[in-house]
Amino acid sequence: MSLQPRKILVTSALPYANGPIHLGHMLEYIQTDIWVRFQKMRGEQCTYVCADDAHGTAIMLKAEQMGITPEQLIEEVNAEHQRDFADFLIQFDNYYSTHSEENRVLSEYIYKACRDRGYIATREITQAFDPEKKLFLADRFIKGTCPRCKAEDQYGDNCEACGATYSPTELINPRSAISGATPVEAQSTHYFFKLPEFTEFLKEWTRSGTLQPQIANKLAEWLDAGLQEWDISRDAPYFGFEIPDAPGKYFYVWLDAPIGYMASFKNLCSRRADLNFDDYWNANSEAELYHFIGKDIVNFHALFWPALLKCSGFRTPTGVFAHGFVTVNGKKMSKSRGTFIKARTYLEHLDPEYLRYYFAAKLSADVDDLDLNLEDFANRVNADLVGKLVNIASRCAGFVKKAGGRLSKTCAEPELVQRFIDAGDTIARYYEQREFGKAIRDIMALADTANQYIADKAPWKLAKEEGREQEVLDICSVGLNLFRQLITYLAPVVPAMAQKAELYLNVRLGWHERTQLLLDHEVNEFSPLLTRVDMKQVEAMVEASKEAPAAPQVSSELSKDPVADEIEFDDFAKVDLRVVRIANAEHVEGADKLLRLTLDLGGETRNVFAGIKSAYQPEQLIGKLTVMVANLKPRKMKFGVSEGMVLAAGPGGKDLWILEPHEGAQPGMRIR
RNA sequence: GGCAACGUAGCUCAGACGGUUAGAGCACAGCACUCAUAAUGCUGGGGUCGGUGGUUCGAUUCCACCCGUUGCUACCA
Repeated sequence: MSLQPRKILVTSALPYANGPIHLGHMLEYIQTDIWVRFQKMRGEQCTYVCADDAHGTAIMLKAEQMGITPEQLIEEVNAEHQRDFADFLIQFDNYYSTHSEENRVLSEYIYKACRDRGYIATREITQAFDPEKKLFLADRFIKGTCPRCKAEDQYGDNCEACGATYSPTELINPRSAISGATPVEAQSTHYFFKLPEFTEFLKEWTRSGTLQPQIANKLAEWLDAGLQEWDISRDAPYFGFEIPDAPGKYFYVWLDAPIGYMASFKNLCSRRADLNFDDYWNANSEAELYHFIGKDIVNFHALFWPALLKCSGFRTPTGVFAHGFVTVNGKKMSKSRGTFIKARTYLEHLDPEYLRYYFAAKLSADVDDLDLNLEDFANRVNADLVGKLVNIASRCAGFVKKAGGRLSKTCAEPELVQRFIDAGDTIARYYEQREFGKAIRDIMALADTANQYIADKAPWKLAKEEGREQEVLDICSVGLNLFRQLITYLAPVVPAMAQKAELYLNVRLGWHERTQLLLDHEVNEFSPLLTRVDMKQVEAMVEASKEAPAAPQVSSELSKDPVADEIEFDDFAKVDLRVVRIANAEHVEGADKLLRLTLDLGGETRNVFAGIKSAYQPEQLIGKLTVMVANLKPRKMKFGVSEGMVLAAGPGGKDLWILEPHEGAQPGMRIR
């Protein structure tokens, strides 16, 4: 044990405050929470802060859509997020919001520090602008047809169908995803952070052990290609902080988001006498600072963020740890497959510790994606946690109770127990390195050893023999001491289960305290520590997560021309529709759009002018059956009287299609 | 398109600074046991380590290319 506890500040990425937490998010919070609980259990001064990321265009629009203010929206979402996290046993020391006074003050401070040192530039940029909403449009808010593969409804930066990347100006038929208006180009002054000035600093920083090598490789791409100045301003209207010396300009959400880490900590310091903000954030701070993030946001955390901190005179992170994405059954989470599982939906069906364990068992310090295979999940949790681990306590508890509920005065297998205690050092190293999977493997191997020991000693046989009660108690006392070691090692992963074990074992579980064996020690009544996962619960969760495929897009025919007002049956009955044969079709001299049709109703013929010249040649139509409105009042036209109408669909021009009845219909038949 | 990471038994994953028969858990089969939430113990079958080519005495491990998956590509967060 170190004499002076380490001072460690840990963060998870800030979830965006416009939607619910899902299992993809949970990987990160579970990973971080396990690491933090481990540190706390070891007696370090470890502080875990987080917050909602509450700014940006998306939140402004979402609030508007819901008819509430952004402040109301982020407050509701914040409460929902905190409930989800609490129920997953994520133990934040503080959970705050980037829309806070502390964050405003810090953001302004950092901005001013950078500006005063000459690291802020301004220049005019040209950007797409929504003339209806009076809003500058990020690439993401422009949609149109992909210039390469012609897929419709693609975003302004890349095509999800063919993977092409382009600029929004290259889109065919670009339109604002917000109003549908055609974007125009507009000029605006933007504020930039002079990131290139920090190239040398970042080249060294990214290779100084702060990052995983895979991540440093990825960032080398940016560094080698040459950094660009980072655009940190956005124009009004925007939900965020106004830039102090620039009315109508706001800090881009990614500027104040990481500062939100500091703000959340600052907010906590105001309530905690043992924490001092400057101790953790001063340039010469000796405290450790770690950010746990997803692999998709490394540039913000490992380039922009350290440069900003460096520039404004704060310390930089000790480490930025990226993890991969969660897939479900080997595929990306999908709403239609029911694998886009919200944290709340999971909680309604399953115990959070199942997932905490499963994630832990599969986590490493690498950035690989992690697959939540639901069948493997159920098997693994049942086999490891219930079958192996809890089973040790469960199979010993009965014998110990019969013997009076008090463990043996001496340890019958000191070497075995010592082996378990010693294994804790390796396991601690794995936890520290975020190699949770390796830690779990070691723990489960020990659980196997414990079960083997009990099977080998077979106390149930001795129990049937007269006068061997002490031996039985000795064996089971060893079993429970082994169990105590295992549940101690697993406590950061399954804190609720560990708490129940504490209750049964009648001892406080601690990493250092574990070396003190439980001898001549009274235990309490045993009750099941964890129940098995039932695959039916998993299936119910998937079923509850299924969502119907996305509603028809904005561009659908129906949305362009919605269904007309309801009518009575009598209104419909007034319209006399008849099957007719096109007896003749011909061009009309002098008419641009009309064809003259002679329609045979089966005994009667009609002369009808139809505006379909742009789509049909007369000879294509002769002899075909179609449908006409037979009782339409005749209308005098330039070229003669039209005695009815044929039915056709389509926007016009070449895109026009007349109706044709199925085979068998005869001219003159009425359509009902 | 470019770049980065990854691709090992039915499933989920270890591992190999290149070197005798490539490991674990789950699943599966057989046996044993019955203390335990049908839990546990023992035994066993199962892999041309994504593909092709190269370096080497020797490659699944190194290199090149290809295929597949995921991510990034700076004014979505």
